[in-house]
Amino acid sequence: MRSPEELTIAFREAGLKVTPQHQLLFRLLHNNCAHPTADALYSVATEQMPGISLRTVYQTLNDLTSMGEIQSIDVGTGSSRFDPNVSDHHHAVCDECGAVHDVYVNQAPEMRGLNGFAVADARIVYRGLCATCSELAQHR
Amino acid sequence: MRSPEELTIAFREAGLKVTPQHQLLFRLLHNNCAHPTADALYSVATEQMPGISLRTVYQTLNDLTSMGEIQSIDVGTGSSRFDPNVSDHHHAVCDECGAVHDVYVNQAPEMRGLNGFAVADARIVYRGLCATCSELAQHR
DNA sequence: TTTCTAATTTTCAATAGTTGCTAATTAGCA
DNA sequence: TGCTAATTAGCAACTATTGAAAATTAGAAA
Repeated sequence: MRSPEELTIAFREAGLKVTPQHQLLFRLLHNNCAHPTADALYSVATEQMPGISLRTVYQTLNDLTSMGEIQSIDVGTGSSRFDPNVSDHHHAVCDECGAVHDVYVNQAPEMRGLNGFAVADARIVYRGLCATCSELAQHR
Repeated sequence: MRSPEELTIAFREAGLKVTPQHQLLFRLLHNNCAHPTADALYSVATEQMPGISLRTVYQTLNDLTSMGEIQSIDVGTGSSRFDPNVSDHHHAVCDECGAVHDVYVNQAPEMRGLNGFAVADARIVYRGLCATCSELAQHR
């Protein structure tokens, strides 16, 4: 996604208002590679702005998603996660600690067994153990 | 998954009872490539066995999943879908009609950009338009 | 066949995640 | 400075799923 400053301009251009809540979320998402859930963002946001509502967090995330500034991803952990990295990439989820990482592939594999399906997008979710958790597993 | 007859034996061997509800669900799932949700199965089951509860459907699906007879898949459509095909395969979801199809790849691509992650599994979800829906889209 | 008991079913409450609604507030243009 | 449409907060509602508990039942044993 673009910087908080650029988003401020983009929001106004789109006829949206730039509220303190919006700006806080712009900052919390910028360069955030933790793939936070709405609730995780709400927790952090509340520290800096007590009283901000979870509803507003969802609303803003939805707005940013439909503007294409962030993407909503579902890696099967129950709730949606939000990713400011909108480049063409995939995800690796640690089964132990739940961390989600951005990963890349040279090219998504061609699918077989279905004729006439017009593929628009392919998303890959890798599961396994992250470096830290597989280290820990070794020492047991 | 195995046939209803084989599952009947497998259930008894596992110390589980084979109820009419179980048997109905065995039949409804066998050779079912529609990737139904629990609720979809519940609807069909209700026609043949009025009074069966949604809770029982969930319970039985969970039992079958932990026995490895079916797998639970999440293609981002809100609810879990159940797939009696437990071979190594992937899925293609039509953005128009929502249909989910089984697809295969020669091999999952190697992921880049993350060192030390021990991959146990890779799942690919293709999105786009199925043959039928892309046909319809042509004629407009 | 009858008895017994643990597994199962049903019902209903509860939970998590997310969205809908509405009154009150506010950004930002005129 | 005023105005108005956008936004916020708060809460109800909704969907998907699970927990709990009482009633029922499969199926082994007598």
